[in-house]
Amino acid sequence: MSNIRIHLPDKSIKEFEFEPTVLQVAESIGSRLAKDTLGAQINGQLEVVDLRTVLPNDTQLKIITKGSDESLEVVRHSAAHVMAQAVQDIWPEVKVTIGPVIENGFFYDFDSPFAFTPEDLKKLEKKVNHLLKKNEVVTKEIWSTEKAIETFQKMGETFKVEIIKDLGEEEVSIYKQGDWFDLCRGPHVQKIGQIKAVKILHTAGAYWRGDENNPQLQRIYATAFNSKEDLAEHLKLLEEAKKRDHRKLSKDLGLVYNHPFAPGAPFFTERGSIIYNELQNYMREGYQKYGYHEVISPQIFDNQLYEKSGHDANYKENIFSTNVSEREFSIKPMNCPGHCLLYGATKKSYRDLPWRIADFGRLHRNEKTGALHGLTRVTTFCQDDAHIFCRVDQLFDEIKSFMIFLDEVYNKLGMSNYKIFLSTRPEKRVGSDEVWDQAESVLAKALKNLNLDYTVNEGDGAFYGPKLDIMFVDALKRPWQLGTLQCDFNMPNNFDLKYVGEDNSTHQPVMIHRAILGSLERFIGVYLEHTAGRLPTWLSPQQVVIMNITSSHDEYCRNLEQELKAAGIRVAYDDRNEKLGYKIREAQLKQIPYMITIGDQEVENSTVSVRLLTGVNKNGYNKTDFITNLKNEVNNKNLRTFLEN
RNA sequence: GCCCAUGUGGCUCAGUGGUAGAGCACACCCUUGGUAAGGGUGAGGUCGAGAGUUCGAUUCUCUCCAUGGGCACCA
Repeated sequence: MSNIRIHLPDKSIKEFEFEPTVLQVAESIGSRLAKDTLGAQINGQLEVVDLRTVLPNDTQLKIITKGSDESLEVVRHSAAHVMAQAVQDIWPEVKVTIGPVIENGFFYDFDSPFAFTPEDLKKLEKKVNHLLKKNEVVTKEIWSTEKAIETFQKMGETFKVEIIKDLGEEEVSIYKQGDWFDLCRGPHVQKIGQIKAVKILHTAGAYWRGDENNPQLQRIYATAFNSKEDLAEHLKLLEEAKKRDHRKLSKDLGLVYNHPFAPGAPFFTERGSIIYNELQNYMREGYQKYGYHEVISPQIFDNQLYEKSGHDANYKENIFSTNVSEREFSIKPMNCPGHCLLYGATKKSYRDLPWRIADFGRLHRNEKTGALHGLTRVTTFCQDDAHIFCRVDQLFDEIKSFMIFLDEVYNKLGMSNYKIFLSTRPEKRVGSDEVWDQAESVLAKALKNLNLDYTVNEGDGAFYGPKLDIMFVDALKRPWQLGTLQCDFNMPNNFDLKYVGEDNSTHQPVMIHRAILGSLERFIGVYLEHTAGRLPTWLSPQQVVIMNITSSHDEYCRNLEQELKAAGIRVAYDDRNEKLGYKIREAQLKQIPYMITIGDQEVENSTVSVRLLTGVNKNGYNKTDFITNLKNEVNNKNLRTFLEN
């Protein structure tokens, strides 16, 4: 065999008489590197391959060593095996299925005759740690498919057998650690001891192959890291996320109330409603600016509407409906069909387009009970919904205008970190290929024109048209889908919508469904998590609290309260006979952005002393200036208080 | 809808086969105190709902409801 050349990242080349494995290349460089090698990336690809992979001539090789972020995938993959081994060591009757690496960890699905209890998990974690200490060497073997099927069949591992059969390969790879082995593609560590920290997290039910018609398995979630410190940091992050849970925050801040009589349908309290209405008003300002007209449409329709729109055929189980005098009525799950009726109410000319109508109508969707979640998945909600009816050649400007509108809103709210996804035609679809071509390319063109990066999700579009999904990435780097823009060729057709063109003949408009915040409910939930409840002043239910030091400052405080109220500020005067520290603690917990203390000094000099939520104090601030600056801050909807930067 | 867990005063949680307790919040009293909890007294719960086992159930069993972790769903 001629010389095999392996290219390394520093442009150097290693030559071999044979096709080497990743590990052999590492050994040729140094024993220390070989010891630390956990995998590799080859030919510039992001996928991490096994260190036992045999490399053909002219491979570009980047070795992944312990401690790197890339190595986590290998470590977690192996940790999943260790966990499976531990489970079968403790409970031999449990059968294994699959155990992939996921973001921040891994899981393994087991076919178990019993459900794992929290005590079981503790036992399991102990066993896993014991196996890590044992530090078995991991070896890879190639088996023929027949041998693999026979072996796993004998062991009663029927799910493995099914996987192997479905693979349809002649050979499969098996990874062994001690006497335990599993069918696996890899990659895996050299020795189990290279997994430094494992934490078993929780259990869940999960369907075999994600299909609810299949048997349900027991899933165990866990995670692994390169060091105990990294693990501790991750667990801390989980704690932080828990503290920011909008269900906890919205309860603690008194924004939302839930009652079992209304599952999935939150009450917004007098405090919560302020946030809700402020957001709505803000969107209305945008509608004014971007040429939308707000409409109000019916809540309940004769079900014939949804037969016409197609929702009756495709969405019926989610629609609340009722029979009155033998007539079937449905509570609207979305605004679009109603808007189509409104479009058809008058004859439209091309001069009327684009016709943009916005609707804050309340929607109801009968979600499956297990899907409900806080404010982010509810049965009744309100979208910042609008529909744009336009000509195909107007799509470009409309999409552009939407993205500019959205960017403005997100920046205003301190949410500038977002990603855009363009979903293209799925297999099952309506509309001609020409129209799809045009719509998809115009979406891409508009994004490019605005210099916006986006990711294409091939085949992920709705059956009625391509769409943009906006993923907001919050302060804890978690993605949330909020905004969306969807082109729709279907509904205008179902409702036979027309306009008269310049050529005096009739044409069909395209319909755009779009939302920026998504639903107010979901948005508020996400925004609470993003801000940890510390809202900008203009969105705060209470903007100012005035605290007197003794009752002798009462008059000054009452006057100040009136002046702030007159300036349109949401203020309350805490005149209770309590110590200042006590009042501050309460205001701090309620996240009131401005805490004003009034004592002798302030009364004497006509000033206010301000404490911010950061704990920063500005004493002796001119009272009139304070009111003016605060008013400006609120009117401009500033993100930060005027006293910080 | 499915698997598992949970459900005790407004909130956070303890506890028991013989009908319940703490802290915070609330009410009243004392305290007039400068930046995250001053002190005292008191009121408040048929222990998620229904059925069963039992002499007796908040505690055990079953069903239902709700919530939580996931799965599936999110035309």
